[in-house]
Amino acid sequence: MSARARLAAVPDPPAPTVLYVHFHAGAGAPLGEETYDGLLVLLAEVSPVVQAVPPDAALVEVRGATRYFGQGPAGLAALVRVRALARYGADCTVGIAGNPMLARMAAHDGPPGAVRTLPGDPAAVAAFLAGKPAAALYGVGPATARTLSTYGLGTVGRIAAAPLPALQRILGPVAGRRLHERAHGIDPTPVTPGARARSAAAEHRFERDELDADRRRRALLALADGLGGRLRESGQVARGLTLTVRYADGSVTTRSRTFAEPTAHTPELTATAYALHDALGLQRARVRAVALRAEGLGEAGSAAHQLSFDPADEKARRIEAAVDRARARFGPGAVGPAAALGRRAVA
DNA sequence: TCTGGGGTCCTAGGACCC
DNA sequence: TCTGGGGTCCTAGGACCC
Repeated sequence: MSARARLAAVPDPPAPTVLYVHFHAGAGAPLGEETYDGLLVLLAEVSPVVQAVPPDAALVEVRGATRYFGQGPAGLAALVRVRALARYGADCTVGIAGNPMLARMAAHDGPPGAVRTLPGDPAAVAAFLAGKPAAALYGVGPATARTLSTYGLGTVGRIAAAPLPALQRILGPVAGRRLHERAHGIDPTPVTPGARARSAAAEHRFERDELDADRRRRALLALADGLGGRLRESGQVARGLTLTVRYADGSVTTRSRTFAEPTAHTPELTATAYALHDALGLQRARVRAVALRAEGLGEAGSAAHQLSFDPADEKARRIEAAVDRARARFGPGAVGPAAALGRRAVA
């Protein structure tokens, strides 16, 4: 057995070739969709393996690119920074590590506007993680951190030292195993280029707590219309719809329904939103916000379309298509459902 | 540093089917 | 006819991330 073959039996620590790039526009301003799209294109010039992390970040696997450019990951990160600044005036913070989780953590591990590399060897990874609070670990939020602290597991080092079965007893089999892996710096998720969103949502917040069912339905109509437009523009259909109602005391109720067939049409979305809302029977409820989420998104082309023989249906879809074209030309606010505007605006 | 809007994923129970 | 196990789908809710 050759030395090389023996070494292969122990998995190599992944080389630090994953970049987590977090862009910032000047003065804490939001990045803007067009700028963000341009920055993603810029990253794609460096490596084809780019995964968008909206609204202002991305993961990049540069293993192949280092050979092509004859530069290490840090050199490529520097190249990205220079180009982003030159073209968009956007600075960025970059973390470089062997997997997405560690790259994220490296990016967040200091002031913005820097490139930080975490070497791939296990000792360096363990040293990086050991002293960090549990909540610094990806996937550990306030609730989980609180639970862990009651078992004396306040740092990543202590979690890493805890036996797997103990973590599984505390958090359940799946979450326990994942925490165990993450505490050891293991994150098997790949950088997935071109990943599309699985859901799309929109929320309407009322100026005052809303008791009027009609005004809530008008808000739902506007949300369904906007959501439908977004889906059709991106060539997607949804399998179902979820309504979330947020009340004055901060509590929420969710109700969801699966469509008979996947759809992106405003009338179907609206009817389902109304049905979900009306089924809640919110007499005298103080509603602070309503939100709709289109779930189970898929390509519109792959959806079996049941032919409709209802001429009214056909007409509604032609109108919808015309509205979509008008919005594409004149902007999203150009045309809206009249009922969503309220009575005065319609007159 | 905080907030909030838009996302992801998981769990768990019930329905339904084989 | 009854029982039961195992999938899968649906629904509601919770936790978390950027």
